[in-house]
Amino acid sequence: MGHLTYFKLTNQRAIIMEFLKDNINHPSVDDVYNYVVAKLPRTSKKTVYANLEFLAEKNIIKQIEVKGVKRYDPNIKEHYHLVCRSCHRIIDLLPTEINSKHKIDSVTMYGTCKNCLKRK
Amino acid sequence: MGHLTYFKLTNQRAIIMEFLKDNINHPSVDDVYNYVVAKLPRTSKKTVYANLEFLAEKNIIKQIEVKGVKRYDPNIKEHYHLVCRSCHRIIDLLPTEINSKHKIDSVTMYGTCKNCLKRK
DNA sequence: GTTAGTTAACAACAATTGTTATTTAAATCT
DNA sequence: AGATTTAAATAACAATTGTTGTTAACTAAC
Repeated sequence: MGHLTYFKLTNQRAIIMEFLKDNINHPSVDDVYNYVVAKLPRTSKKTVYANLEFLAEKNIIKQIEVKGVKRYDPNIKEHYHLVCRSCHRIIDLLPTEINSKHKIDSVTMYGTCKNCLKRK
Repeated sequence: MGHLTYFKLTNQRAIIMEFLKDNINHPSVDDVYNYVVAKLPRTSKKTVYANLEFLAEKNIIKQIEVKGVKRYDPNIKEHYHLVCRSCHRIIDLLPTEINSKHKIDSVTMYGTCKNCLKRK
């Protein structure tokens, strides 16, 4: 009876992690689900949600949100995302590339504001 | 019979615009709806959606999206938004303020990528 | 073998979009 | 000016989509 929390490497989880590894397409839950269900047909979508949330919480992947849809990125190094309104791709941008030739019309950042930082 | 499109200043639309004017709270559709329905009780939520979309399309307001929920900003001057994960406020940041004392963990930009710009 | 973590199979929810008949603001015609 | 016309806008739904909640059954690791 371990007192430390651990996590189990279930088949579903292994497949999800395999799919995400080196995936630069910022897949949605459905993208992941479609891949998993092809290999393990009885997988439920809730399981995929749970695993992606779990992995994001453990900082193994990053969760982003594009047009109300959650997407996941195995690249946890600092970088920005540009969502193209024309081709709908999600393009990774390094902080140094912020002044590239793309046309930006909206920037949303997530984090902790300085007021809340102070309060801790 | 006018050949140019025009737009009608309906009661609903006037109330919505009045609510948005100088509103710095980035209200959601529900925020707007609650205000409108208090003054015009039979207003449907679809009308609010339609008007906010209309105003955003005409560049009278800006639409942003936070955690899957649309929000609206009457300030159309260039500025960024910081969503605080702790106090949940949406804080306006001028481009010059980007290196302020907030802790940023995610940046998403919307726009048109350079490839799509070229193609036009 | 035991147990805590995980899963499947639902139901439920919240935000948004679709449909269509009715209403209305504004342009045009007296 | 007031009446007529018409395209835009609205109300009242239904429907859809992405997501979360519940619980009993299952399973990987101890």
